[in-house]
Amino acid sequence: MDELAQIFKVFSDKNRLRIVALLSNQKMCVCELAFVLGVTQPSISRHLKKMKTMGIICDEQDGFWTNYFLNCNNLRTKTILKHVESWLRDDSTALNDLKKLDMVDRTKVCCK
Amino acid sequence: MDELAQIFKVFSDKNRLRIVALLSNQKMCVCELAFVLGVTQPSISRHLKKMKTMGIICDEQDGFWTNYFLNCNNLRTKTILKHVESWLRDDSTALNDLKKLDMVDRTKVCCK
DNA sequence: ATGTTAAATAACCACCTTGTTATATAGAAT
DNA sequence: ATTCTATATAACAAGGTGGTTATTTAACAT
Repeated sequence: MDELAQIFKVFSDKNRLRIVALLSNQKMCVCELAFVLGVTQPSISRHLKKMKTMGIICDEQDGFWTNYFLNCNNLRTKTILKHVESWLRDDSTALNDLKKLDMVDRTKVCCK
Repeated sequence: MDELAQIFKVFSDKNRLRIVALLSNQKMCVCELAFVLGVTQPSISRHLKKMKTMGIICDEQDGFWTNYFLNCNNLRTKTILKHVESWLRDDSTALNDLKKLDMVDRTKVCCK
């Protein structure tokens, strides 16, 4: 039961939902997410860590960058994740983030 | 999106999940819930208020008591609620609470 | 090896949450 | 009307959350 509560807690933050909606479309690195959400890189890193701990996302190294993407195979979270993705499909904040995403160049957005 | 985050937040507390599991079986008053969960009456009242605000439960007056019960008709929360109920069906904490519930006499459990 | 850069971590702060106790409110009974 | 009791609310303390800035770590490039 504690675990179920924890799973819901991960989904109970708006910025983490925005991350889900973005990763639902494509793999992204930390600084791209920071740029689109308009928060600092450490803040994104901490969100991602929580989501990874709960098995919602995975990561892979890609040269300089670390790509994050949804983990669609987690037995415990898969069901909720699928619902979240569908609920956010026509959410205005999510759609706005996706628009911003189109104009992001990884090599320019990142910190320096 | 804020609303979705809020819905998840309501389900992200263990004691509120225990309340869902209990109300999934029968209507209950505040002091019965306080007795089974082992927390104070004001604490239960506040949990119930949050759940009612989010449309997860309803209440009805019943003489001295106020009965609380699940709201199964809320479009926004119905889906999650159904999943939660099924996930908690064989949860050990939930089963334990239900056993305790069997031995509760409303007229004896309540505060004074 | 050295420098560069993305990401992780640490330290801090403001705010929120959940528990508590104490008190107020409202319905039922006399 | 007064009393009794279930519930709601207020006020407070402890712990958690999410943001920030500063710093460290780790991977790539030269």
